[in-house]
Amino acid sequence: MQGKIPIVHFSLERTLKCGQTFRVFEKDGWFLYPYGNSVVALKQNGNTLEYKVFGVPLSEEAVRNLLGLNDDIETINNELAQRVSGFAKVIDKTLGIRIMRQVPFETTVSFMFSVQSAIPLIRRRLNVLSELAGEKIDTPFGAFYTFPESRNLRKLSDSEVQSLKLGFREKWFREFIERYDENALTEVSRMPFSEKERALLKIKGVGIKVAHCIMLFSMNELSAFPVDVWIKRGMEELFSVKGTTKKVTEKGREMFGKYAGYAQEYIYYYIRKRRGAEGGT
DNA sequence: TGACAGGAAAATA
DNA sequence: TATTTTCCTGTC
Repeated sequence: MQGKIPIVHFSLERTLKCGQTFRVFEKDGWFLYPYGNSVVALKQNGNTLEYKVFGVPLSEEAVRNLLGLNDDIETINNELAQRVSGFAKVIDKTLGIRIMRQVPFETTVSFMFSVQSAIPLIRRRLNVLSELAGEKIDTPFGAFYTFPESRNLRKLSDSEVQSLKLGFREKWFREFIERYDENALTEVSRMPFSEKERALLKIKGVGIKVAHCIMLFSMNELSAFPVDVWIKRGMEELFSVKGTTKKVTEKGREMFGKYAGYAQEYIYYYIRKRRGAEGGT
């Protein structure tokens, strides 16, 4: 299962490395991304995106949707540049980033694990988890593991859970897999914005930042605006906006409107690149 | 080795 | 309701 997709205004590398996803691997010039019960191999050559799917087949449309290729990026960028003066220069330096449409259950666990943690540590925890309870998929690029299903997460032994080194997050994770499954998160993803936010905030270990990450990266809410330390730095440096996470979240959504999530990714990438953090290219 | 990085929840004012 | 404190693992 493979194909080529013509693309414009798209950077595969920036999209996969801007912090919205953790489990992406690089091999032989390809990016490998476990997605549901598939592994997607992706490679960009200029205006062509080449893909191969292993495990459960995916349509070209599914691959496009996953990578945000159905978003009308010119309209989005014009809207953002028009609403906020001075933002065009940020867009210029971050061109090609798309918001992915990931799996809600996996995204929730991923960002719960991300609390007070740096990206390499988050990635390690998720990879250990997938190797412990995910399905192995063999590809010509090597073997990769799918993100585990909730019923398999519940079978993990205490020592296996402890091997994730979750620290104070461990009790959140245990409670989460006890009380929630894929269907529960799919239900949430069908709610309108405010109800989604409220439902997500009920999950222990999910605060306002994580809730907005889940909505933006896996629940099709392009107006969500996750605020972490990098966004706080960026919003202060670029727009002199400062305050609590809640205040900056509200201000960002108000400033940028229905595509605030795209603005957030641009700011995140822009600031991290400037500070030389991991993930900037 | 001690300072620092990184959000949510509980405690406190 | 707003602010402070506590919680863990890992890097430098």
